[in-house]
Amino acid sequence: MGSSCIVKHFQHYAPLSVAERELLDSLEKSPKEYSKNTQLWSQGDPCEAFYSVKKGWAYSFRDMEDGARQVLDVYVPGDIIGLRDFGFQKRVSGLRLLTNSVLCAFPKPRLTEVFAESLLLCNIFFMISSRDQAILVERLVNLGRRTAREKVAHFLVEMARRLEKTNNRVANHLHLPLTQTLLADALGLSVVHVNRTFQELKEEKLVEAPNSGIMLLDIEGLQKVACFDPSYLDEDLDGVLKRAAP
Amino acid sequence: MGSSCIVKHFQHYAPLSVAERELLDSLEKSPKEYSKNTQLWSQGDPCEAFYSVKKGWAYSFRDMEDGARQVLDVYVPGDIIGLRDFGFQKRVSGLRLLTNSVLCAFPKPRLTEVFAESLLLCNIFFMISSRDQAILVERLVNLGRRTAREKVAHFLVEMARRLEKTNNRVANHLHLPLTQTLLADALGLSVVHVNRTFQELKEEKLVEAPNSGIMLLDIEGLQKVACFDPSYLDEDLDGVLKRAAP
DNA sequence: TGGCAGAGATAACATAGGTTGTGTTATTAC
DNA sequence: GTAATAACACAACCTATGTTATCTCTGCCA
Repeated sequence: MGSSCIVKHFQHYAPLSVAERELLDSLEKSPKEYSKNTQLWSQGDPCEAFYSVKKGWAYSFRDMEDGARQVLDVYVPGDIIGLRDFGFQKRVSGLRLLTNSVLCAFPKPRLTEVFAESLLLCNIFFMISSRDQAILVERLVNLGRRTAREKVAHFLVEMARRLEKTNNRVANHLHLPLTQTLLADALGLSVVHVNRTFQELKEEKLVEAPNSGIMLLDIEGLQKVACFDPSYLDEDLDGVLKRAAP
Repeated sequence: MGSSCIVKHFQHYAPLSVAERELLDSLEKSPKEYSKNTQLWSQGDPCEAFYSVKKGWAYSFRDMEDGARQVLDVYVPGDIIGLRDFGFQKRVSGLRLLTNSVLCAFPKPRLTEVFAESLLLCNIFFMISSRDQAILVERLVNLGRRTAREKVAHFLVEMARRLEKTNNRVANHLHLPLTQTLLADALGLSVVHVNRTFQELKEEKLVEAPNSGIMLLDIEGLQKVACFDPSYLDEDLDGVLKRAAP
């Protein structure tokens, strides 16, 4: 496939004009491979570029003084990484790869140029940023007001649903390259307790632990456990289109 | 003062051209008064407008099935409310006023028009959205990885620092119109435990409970308790200006 | 003038989740 | 093939925080 990963990402969002495609293509010099566990940047590093994920998984996090770590969000193919730092000189959070990945980088000033050249892309980027916020909000609710059982189930279902959107297919059976430690750090729990909870879900045939990663066996079941309401993942693409490209 | 509250807000961010001022002025028909506890919208309501806060305090929240509530963010004068919902048809969270307030509304489609007409304002709005995200991130860390004592202290210091920015003056002594119930809902704690924690901080002369609201007596002291790092509130206005209006 | 609602304070008791520690595998590195 | 490491499992015990239940105080408004 000749088209860049950013173009691919946005095709999914909207029909792009030739000019807009070229604009997006120009954003990336070339996709680059990175291996598992490489840390793209740390909190406090200067913020110079954004990335789009062509292949692989990543996560953003914050390290605490006492060595604890809070995972903020997990990124899957099609996501854009680093937008959070747009308004800052320094990165607000660190970023690491969960698997071997292919990413496309584009420098920060380019984004402003894109805003200047295409109102549609500008609005789409704003929409993505607002979706990122909605995901953070949901994570906040998860941390503040749910039990460990619900937290774990909710997080897993969110990942499943987000993958469905970018893969464009639904399955009730799904493998995620996550560790229990990552879950713990994302959900504000201890690994031990995540493990306890996981055993519970395992006995109920909702999940499974293959040699590596986590296997979801019954996403609808998990959804029930979590009282999962997917509306926070439903962007209003049509509305944005109507306003930006009438 | 003749100038609209949005203009006032952005003056603080950047020197605006006459055209840009007029553009912002056009965003609002007129400031409007609302009384304490009115609920501007609920989660799921159609998202039609954004607001800027001219006077008073507000907060956004999510209600849970079981009656619990998670407060997501608190807004003070100068803040813009609702940007979070830009990419959605329905509101992601509810909004209520904490005090009698004066707000300025502007309809959603107008924002896209502003993007089209001023690259600088577009970038500033993007910066605000990214700052909102940074605040959510910090709240996430707070919920996931801090003790009740740290949570309360951190939240209070954040409010103090944010007020300083919009008030343009520093004090080591500050009154906030917050209730302990609101703190509890914002921090994922029970009111009882917030109260316990509050007593502790009171004995250490860090805070005080006047007839209504909360009085901060020693912000620096609280800052130490919370290991508060204010960098997540330092937007890079200069960078944005350089990129958007060179 | 009373009484009701919201906010705060406090006590007694209950529990979800944390901590520490010890094994077991599976994977990678030499 | 063995050492080292990372992930997972599970047991025993501990504690921060939740729950329930009073009591007070203030403000409000009928």
